[in-house]
Amino acid sequence: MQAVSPKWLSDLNPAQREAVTCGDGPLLVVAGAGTGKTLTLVSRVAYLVSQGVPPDRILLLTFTRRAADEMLRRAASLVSGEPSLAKRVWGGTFHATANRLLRIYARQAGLSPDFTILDRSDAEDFLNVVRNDLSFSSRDRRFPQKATCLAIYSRRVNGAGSLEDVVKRDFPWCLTWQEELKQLFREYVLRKQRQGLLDYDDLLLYWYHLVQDESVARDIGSRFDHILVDEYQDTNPVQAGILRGMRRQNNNLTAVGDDAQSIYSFRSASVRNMLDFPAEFPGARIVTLEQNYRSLQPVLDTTNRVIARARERYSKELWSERKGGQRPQLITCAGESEQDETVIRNVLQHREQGIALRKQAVLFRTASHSDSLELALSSRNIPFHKYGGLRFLEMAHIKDLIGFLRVMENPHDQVAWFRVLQLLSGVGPVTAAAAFEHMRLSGGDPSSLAGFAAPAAAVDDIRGLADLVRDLKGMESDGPSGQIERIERFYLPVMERVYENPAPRANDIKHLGELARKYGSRRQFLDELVLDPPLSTGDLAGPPYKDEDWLVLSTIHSAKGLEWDVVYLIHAADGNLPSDMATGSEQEIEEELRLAYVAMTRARDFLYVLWPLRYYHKSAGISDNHSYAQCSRFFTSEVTATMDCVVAGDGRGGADVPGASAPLRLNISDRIREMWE
DNA sequence: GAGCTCTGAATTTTT
DNA sequence: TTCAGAGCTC
Repeated sequence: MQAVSPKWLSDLNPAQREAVTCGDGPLLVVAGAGTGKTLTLVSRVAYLVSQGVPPDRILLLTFTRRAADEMLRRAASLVSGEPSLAKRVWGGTFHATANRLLRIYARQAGLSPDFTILDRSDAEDFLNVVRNDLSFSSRDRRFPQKATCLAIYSRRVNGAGSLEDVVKRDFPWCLTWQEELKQLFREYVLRKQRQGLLDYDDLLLYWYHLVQDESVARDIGSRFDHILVDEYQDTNPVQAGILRGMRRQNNNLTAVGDDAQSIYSFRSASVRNMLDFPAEFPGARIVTLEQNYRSLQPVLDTTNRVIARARERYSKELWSERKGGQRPQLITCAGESEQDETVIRNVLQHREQGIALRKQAVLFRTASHSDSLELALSSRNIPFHKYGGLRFLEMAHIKDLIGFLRVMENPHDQVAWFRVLQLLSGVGPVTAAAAFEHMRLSGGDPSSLAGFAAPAAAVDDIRGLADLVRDLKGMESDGPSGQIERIERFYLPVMERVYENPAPRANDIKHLGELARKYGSRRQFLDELVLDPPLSTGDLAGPPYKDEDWLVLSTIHSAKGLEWDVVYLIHAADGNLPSDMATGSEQEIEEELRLAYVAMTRARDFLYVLWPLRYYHKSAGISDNHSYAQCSRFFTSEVTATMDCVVAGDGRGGADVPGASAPLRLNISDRIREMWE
């Protein structure tokens, strides 16, 4: 117990302090952008610890692992005498925490503790295999693609209504396929269970069902005196259900979020979770934070007007004591290259004024929007890191290499086996299936591959793979990086045969090996890769030098929760923001509006919104195929009245700016299957 | 049965 | 430009 109020507590504003020192029971903190949400959460962790709550009895659920690490580091610095706090608090994403708990409670959940986790593209591939087996693909080419199938499945299981509701509302063009989809999902679920595979949604579902059981829920829930959840506006109904289940013996739950920044509805996140919090958790206290510490008032004047158009929300008007500064600029550019040039010119100018590149960020709706800027930056030797978009893990050769590790970890993993087997010359789907079946009949032992009677064309490669498996078997206790080296010896020649430009790919594999060195066990490495993949391409280039500087490029989604002195929002043209993929319904457009809001509220001092008037269609093969864009509909005359509207360059582009315990075993697998009966 | 070539279609955000 | 699938050849 702290007798005197520590400085970090008295430095908070009254609303923040109220939230931080709130007693037991449910608490909802409605925190506008830049109102010290993170500081409040960090301080609350520190406060609880200072009140005698053991750190390992606190669960901090965040949106990314990095956010959790950062918060715990800050909390530890507040509480003297608790240097190990950061390591002892349970911190991480819902998915990572689910993984940790399910490994402990695997038996009760009816799972093998050796389950493997499928990332999105694994899940898609798996679904595709099932789809082909049920011959839903060749019969009619209009059957939804694997990615669409997975999206429908995911919406359904994350609590967005019945299959019919989901398809009707979000995928109306798939209505004729409802029966087939149901059959597909039933089979998908069944096979995952047989093979010990969990997709992202399963991690949440198993946790959810685990805590529906009174006694297990009490057991798991009683591990934690307090649960704190960040970014609550981006949780979905299943996650809300998990929290309800986790709070049976006490209701100490702190949720922090901003309904105006809800941008994950495609993951079934629902602002309703936040709006319904008081009903879900009776007796909840609500604290609203409205004083913004991040941005200068002119930036807030603009962003307040942007979000004013949103319909359903907790009302709040952000204000700042940071007066002065320049109004945000809305810059019309003739084309994409002028947009690039304008960004670069401003970036360099601000750097001359003393704002490091790392304190500046370029934000955009979709990952590909920065392609041309990346080229321009490279040609000027301006270093940058890009966040979001195609991940390291999605590259074919990386998936291949991970496939080898996965089959060793879980020999029942059919997707991984098929991937690995079909790399071999002379092995296609049929031989791969035969080899897999052979191993399955031999009790699922990968070593039995040596006894498989391969067709003549495949004999050599199969033997090579069998040798590899034998060697890897002997290296089980070695940690993943040694195993990767052994796999490389087998894989590099294969890769050269299968893919073009093998040199950069070999380089990527080197990086993977380096990354693996940090992990003691193969399972840990595989889990981390799926649950917390390396974010930026820069993360892989080895540890950066302290004084190294780079410009940040990021999708708006990946920029959530971060801030920079200078923010450039590019491609703010209708069709890009809002994305014309998301203008089907009022709700979708409103989410795009919140995206624009999130992007703009990242700015501390300077905000530039740019849009190219001439817009090139990258999809078409012809080089000068372009059309004229319009400024994003979100920049209405009320909004632009608070901005300086300028035309880049010489004005040619001038355009109109429009206004582990009980041996109980639950039948969770059955319940998850029953969804599709 | 494997693996090549040709054709047509689609194309966001992420744990 | 990339990806999936159909159809053809070895």
